[in-house]
Amino acid sequence: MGRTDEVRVRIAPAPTGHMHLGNARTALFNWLFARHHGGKFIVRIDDTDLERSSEEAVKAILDALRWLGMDWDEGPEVGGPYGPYIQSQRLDIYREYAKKLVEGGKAYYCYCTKEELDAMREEARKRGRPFKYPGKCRNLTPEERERFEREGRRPTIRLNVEAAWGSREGKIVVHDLVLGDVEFDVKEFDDFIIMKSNGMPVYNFATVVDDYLMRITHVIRASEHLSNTPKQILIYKALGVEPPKFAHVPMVLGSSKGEKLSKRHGAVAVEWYRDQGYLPEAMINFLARLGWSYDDKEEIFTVEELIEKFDLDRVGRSGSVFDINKLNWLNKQYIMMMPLSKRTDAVIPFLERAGLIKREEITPEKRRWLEKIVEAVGDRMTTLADIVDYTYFFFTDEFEYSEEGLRKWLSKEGVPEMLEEVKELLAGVEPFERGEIERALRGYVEGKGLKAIRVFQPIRVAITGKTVGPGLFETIELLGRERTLGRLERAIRFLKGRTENP
RNA sequence: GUCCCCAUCGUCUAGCCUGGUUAGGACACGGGCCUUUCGAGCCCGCGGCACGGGUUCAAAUCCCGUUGGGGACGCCA
Repeated sequence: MGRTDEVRVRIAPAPTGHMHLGNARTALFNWLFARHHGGKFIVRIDDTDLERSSEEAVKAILDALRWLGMDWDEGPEVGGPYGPYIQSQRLDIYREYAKKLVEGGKAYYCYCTKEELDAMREEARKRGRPFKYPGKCRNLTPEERERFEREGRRPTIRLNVEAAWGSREGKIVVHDLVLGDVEFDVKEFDDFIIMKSNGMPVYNFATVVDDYLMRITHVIRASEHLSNTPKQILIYKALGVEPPKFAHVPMVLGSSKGEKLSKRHGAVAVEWYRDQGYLPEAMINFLARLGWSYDDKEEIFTVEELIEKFDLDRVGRSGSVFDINKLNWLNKQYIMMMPLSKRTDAVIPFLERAGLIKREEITPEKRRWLEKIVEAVGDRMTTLADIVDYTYFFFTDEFEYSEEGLRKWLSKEGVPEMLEEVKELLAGVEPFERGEIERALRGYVEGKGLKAIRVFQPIRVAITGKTVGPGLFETIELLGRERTLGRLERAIRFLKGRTENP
């Protein structure tokens, strides 16, 4: 088996929906930590809440991890020596450990019903006191137990905190790698439930049993779990085993108000960003910088650099707001760095989804043309999805003149006549490529003594419908002579039609 | 309410441990240059140590308090 000093970390997502950005960030920190230290990254599915867990959610989470490029050494699909890695398949294990604790006097059966508990809670609330389970069932006689059983009551199992800790006094201290030592008074804890009456373990218990059995060395998780940690330490105590090291990383926030990131603040699912055309490299880079920093100048890190540089000592303590502006900037940086061929590959699904191309119809010749179009778009895309807005007119003649284009550039004195002249000019350009096209058009502008913009923009609107886009000469070349002339003709007719029938 | 955590430009952060910086960078924003548009690029600018007390010759940095925000207090995870 592995060296005893081998780093083993895990993420334990609950498959109740999509992969949340906050979870992705936690996963990333764990993954980077494992890779940096040459350890193991483990995925364990925390599906003990049967009601809310689903197969699809498991798949969504694994897909998101894969898309982001985080591979796991042990877990679903890959297995491993400490499996199974799905908690609902480990029920016997939890029951066995819970039973051991009961037998050792560290836990006990509790027959209090939900209703009774609620009543006690309500009572405590009325008197303005915090509710703590009073230990009613701590010392049940066999007869009492039998009576409850006969009544058909299904017991929960509670940890006997005093027995687990060995005293009613003292401080539970969490030696946190990010926050430092954090102390909790044992008195604050009541005998909390570790096994539900339906035989399922409670989060804190399943987590501890699995982390122990899976030889987890470092628990790196969001700081919202800090207050669970003393309870878990109590369970480790009861089990008589050493707890792992803990590191609570700051949460990902949704606004400067400091609230936890949620749907209210925008998209939180990793899948959404993928579908929107964000690159996994950009997401990784962005997520890594949320709560972690390397120095005072570097912003862009490749995955390799992150692995090399990441460690817990440079993780901050305060929460970080998810800022889509910065993500957008990063994403653009990564798109710009992509080699043309790769960028073309990346953009094809988006063109396809918009109904502009069909993958199976891409001949080598069409592929070359596509690459040229992507090249012409250059560094204008923020997300891959932007390709559609920048290029749809290359693929279809079905477009309208934008309001601004019409008003500002086409509806001007002499434009139809000018377009007519440009059309004739372009008809004779040989060869029909950007250099020659530019020379001809600039010659025209100069001959007329016009400002370039007053000629180029109307042409742009006439042939693309838009006021913004790739360079005009490339656009004309890529459109080809026939379509360019056709679109000029169409614009001329359109404009004449308007003046004749206002 | 109780316990716990946090606090540097609007945002991400460096600096804090080991007091002395014009408190640095990046995104965003504003302006300029370049340019056929947009984008990119370049230049300039705006903007911050939550507050109050200490300690000290000197505090973003050390100590105490206040305020603000957040998290946890479930047979959710």
